[in-house]
Amino acid sequence: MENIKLKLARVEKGMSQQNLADLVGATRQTIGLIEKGKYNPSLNLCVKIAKTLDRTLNDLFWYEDKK
Amino acid sequence: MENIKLKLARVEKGMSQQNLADLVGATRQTIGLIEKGKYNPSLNLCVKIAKTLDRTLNDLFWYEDKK
DNA sequence: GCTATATGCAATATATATTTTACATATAAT
DNA sequence: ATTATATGTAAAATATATATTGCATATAGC
Repeated sequence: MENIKLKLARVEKGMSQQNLADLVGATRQTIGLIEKGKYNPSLNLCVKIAKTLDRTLNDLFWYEDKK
Repeated sequence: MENIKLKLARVEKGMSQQNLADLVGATRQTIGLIEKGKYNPSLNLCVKIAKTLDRTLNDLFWYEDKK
């Protein structure tokens, strides 16, 4: 499923996928695929993304109803 | 650095590394290395571990002072 | 002493995240 | 019409997470 929380947080910051990718040291493809829910990113990357967007892991990657 | 929060949460549940590994579908080596801070685990594995230990991502994998 | 459990460590193999490169479409501005 | 930005997608290459197997030590109980 798509990671809508990540996409929203990025857009709220006025960043493009490329902007975020540059800041966290990844590629825009990686960011795009994470937002699309087609990647299972590493913890380190998740942490970098969260810090860059001034959010926490829970804010962006935690879903209460997840099995 | 070691992930002391994960280790504590596991021990508090009375689980061995092997127990936790079985419950999340990983090996005890993987759990041990994550606790030792020598692995950069995938988000999915982090989520499974957190759910199994009745914690959240932030509880086990988020450090406020992390860069 | 012996056995079982828990953990650490290392080498090799496998699965998969991520990069690289490329091409595509849509939109906005000039 | 053209240029630039933003995004989606895909194939191949590379990096790395994870599994597998094996051996080691320490501890607790019998």
